[in-house]
Amino acid sequence: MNIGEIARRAGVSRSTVSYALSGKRPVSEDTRRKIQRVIDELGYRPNASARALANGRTSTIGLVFPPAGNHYTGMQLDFIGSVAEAAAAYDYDVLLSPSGADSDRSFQRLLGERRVDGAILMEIRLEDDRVDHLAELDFPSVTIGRTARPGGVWWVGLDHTALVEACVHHLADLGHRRVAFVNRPEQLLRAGYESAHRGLDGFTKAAAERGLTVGMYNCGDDAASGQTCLERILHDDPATTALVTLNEAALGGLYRGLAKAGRHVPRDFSVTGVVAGRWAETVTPQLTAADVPAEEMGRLAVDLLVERLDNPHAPARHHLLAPPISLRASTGPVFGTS
Amino acid sequence: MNIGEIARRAGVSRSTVSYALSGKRPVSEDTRRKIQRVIDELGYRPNASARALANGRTSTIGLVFPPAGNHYTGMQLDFIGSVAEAAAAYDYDVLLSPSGADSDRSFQRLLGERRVDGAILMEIRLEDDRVDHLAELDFPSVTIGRTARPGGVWWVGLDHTALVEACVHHLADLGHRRVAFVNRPEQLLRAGYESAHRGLDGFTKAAAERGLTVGMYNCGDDAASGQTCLERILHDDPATTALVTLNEAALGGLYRGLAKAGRHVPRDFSVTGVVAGRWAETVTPQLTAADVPAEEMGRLAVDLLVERLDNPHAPARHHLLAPPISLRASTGPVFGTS
DNA sequence: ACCGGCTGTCGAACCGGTTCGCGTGAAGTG
DNA sequence: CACTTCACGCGAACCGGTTCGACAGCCGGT
Repeated sequence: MNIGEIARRAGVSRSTVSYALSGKRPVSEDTRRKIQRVIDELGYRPNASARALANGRTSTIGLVFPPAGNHYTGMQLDFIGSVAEAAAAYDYDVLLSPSGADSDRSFQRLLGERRVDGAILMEIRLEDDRVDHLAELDFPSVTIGRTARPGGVWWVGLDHTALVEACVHHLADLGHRRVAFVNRPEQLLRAGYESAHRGLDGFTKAAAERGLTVGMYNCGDDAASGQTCLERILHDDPATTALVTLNEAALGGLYRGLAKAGRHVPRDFSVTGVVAGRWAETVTPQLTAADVPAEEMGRLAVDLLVERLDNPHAPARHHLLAPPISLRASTGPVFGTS
Repeated sequence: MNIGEIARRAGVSRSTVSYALSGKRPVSEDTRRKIQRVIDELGYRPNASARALANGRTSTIGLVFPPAGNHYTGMQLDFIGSVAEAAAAYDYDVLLSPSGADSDRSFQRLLGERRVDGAILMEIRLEDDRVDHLAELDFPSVTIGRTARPGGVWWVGLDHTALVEACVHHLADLGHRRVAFVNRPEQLLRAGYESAHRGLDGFTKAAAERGLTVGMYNCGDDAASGQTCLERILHDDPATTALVTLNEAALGGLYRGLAKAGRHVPRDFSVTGVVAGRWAETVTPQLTAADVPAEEMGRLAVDLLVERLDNPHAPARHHLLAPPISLRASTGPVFGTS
């Protein structure tokens, strides 16, 4: 069931079959039909490896995400899903590559062995050797997130700084004066994860602007850590009346900690942050938050990558998203304020 | 940077380079070193497409999951993550294919174009044309979930029937007599999704055995639907004191509905079901549930597939998992019972 | 000195497509 | 009727690996 067999049965040469299929040269209506009939009968489909070898394109894009030995957050996984579907719409397949560094075996496979035409990188760090490496090679890629100096790189990112600032201003407007910040795990912050750093910057800046008293915390990506973290917050400053979080996975634990401490949300305590909309609606009361548009970001990343693949010399493009805060039910005025 | 270039620079033939790399024929220590040095200098890696074409293996496995136009549940996404990592450990890449039917373009690409050596299928239906098709072709594949007649198929599955039965018995033991069942959306039930059907069977059977009064509900995969569903349950039979759910995504909404109705969990109302452990620990009170071992299942599926690929004529194998119920905090005796 | 076997290497064929240059027969033109 | 033009199809080369058969050179044995 290869192209030679089709050619033989249709009584034409291999090249004619190829042209009939690709349309890159005219083929008479007559022979085209003859060929098509044989193909339909045998259910022939051209071998992807052979095609890739011949024309140098695999029609596959790589999706590089960090190996999670730990577990995945809902956001990461939403990206994967949306990238796969957006790519399918462009007739690209998606190859998963769990690699954190450019020296990973998995990463080397993608690039060195030319398994993919381009790549989408997730979980970007401010200084990211994978991104630098790809830029150096001029390898078509798009990052979800941006490094410290994203010039010349194609990316789609979230303006964590602005989003967290908006959260802080929202709380300050409601009268909150003592506010805690619940960040991702310290290990990720130290590794230089973009969202953790930019979010922290936004928090620091806005809190200073509004003259707030703050506490800053790193919190593990799970419910138990969230609960522990909340206990620490109230222990350090029992007068805290609100928190901002980037940590989706800890959210349930934070709520639990508040309930255990007898703080009613939003009457006694306000909670907000940057979280995927789906999760914000899961907790009770529903979370007032800047909703991470994970699906849109995945789609945009694919759009950009395809554009770059079609047009290798186009100048770098990017999308910086800053969705508005969705007012739900987890924030309110400080007790005693009107 | 191809094998010919390496050969030229090392002063040997292309076949010698190939043998030096694969070890399939002896090569003198001397020339091996010469070749290795050139390879290291140039950072050469053999082209995956060429290799796949020559030896007929792509070192890639396909992961087929339904296109989610709707959104993904936490479980599905956990599978994807764990499959990718387990595959990497075996030096396989994972190709994502969002397809629901064997006629999907995406599905045809995987098989017809020989992009993968084998496939793992998720979200199995009791009658599943994809599975039938693969079995007919004797294409190496493993399903996560099992069809109505899984003989001859390789699979790893969850014993939903037994798990839901265990949940019902747990509730009955606590004295509950009026129990509701919250299933996945009706659309999925009608499509024949395995978990929805087998779970329902288990519920029906166990409830009959214990002489319980039951209500059965289909519920959308999101928090809002969960809340609505709970309102319906209490409207239909206000004396209901417990529910069993398969619907992870609705869980937050069910809890919210209970809170709105003034039912305290677990004092006035018990909740249990089949849910990934991570989610069970997110809600407050933490859910007593049969924890879906999504990571383990993904890993086992890859193990089976690799075994099948290494050994094409081995008889079909499978793993049926039935994790015990984890007692947490969402169930308790009926009010008035001791 | 001759033969057999072993080791290490080479050349050629092959995997299944794509693409380029050329030939052929029919149609169009003066 | 000879001459260009064009549409159509063919063969060969190529993409970058793998693998098979052959063979050269060296060894030890008789």
